[in-house]
Amino acid sequence: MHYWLFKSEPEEFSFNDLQQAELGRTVWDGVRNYQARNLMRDRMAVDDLAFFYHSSCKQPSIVGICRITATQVPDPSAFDPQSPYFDAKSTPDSPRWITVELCAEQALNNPVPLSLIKQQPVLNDMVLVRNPRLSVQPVSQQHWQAVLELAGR
DNA sequence: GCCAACGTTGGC
DNA sequence: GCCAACGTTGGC
Repeated sequence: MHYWLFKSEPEEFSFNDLQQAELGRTVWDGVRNYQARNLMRDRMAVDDLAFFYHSSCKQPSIVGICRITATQVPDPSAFDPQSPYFDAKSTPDSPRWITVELCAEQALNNPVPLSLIKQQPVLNDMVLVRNPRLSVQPVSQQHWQAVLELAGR
């Protein structure tokens, strides 16, 4: 069992959008970073839990919890010439971009802002603090629990 | 809007 | 394979 963090700009795709999605699930498409892809492809398992983080907004925050519902999913957007994420080098026979499907588990009653995370010495070595640009991140169990406590659970 | 950090590209 | 140049990300 591992913990993760997915970043998204709420204007593009918010946690609420995930909750509203069909079956509350979505294929996490559009990731075009190898570090992030490798985590999804090589490390994630069904039923792993993940934080959902809103970036590039007024108060960047962890806003919800989601769960991995499927792994080893070829990213369909890479095959779509109309998609901004199209990649001619990724084919159905040899997909370059492998992702996961995830579902909304629950929204946090008290979202945890990045500014608060940065005030916690225990959380100073979260990837979110160290490398905020990585769009899919591992979260240690210790960090997972510390964030949940900040969220009031 | 600024700017630092990071990732990717491409010439050599 | 190195590294400079460039583009992107994302907090502030």
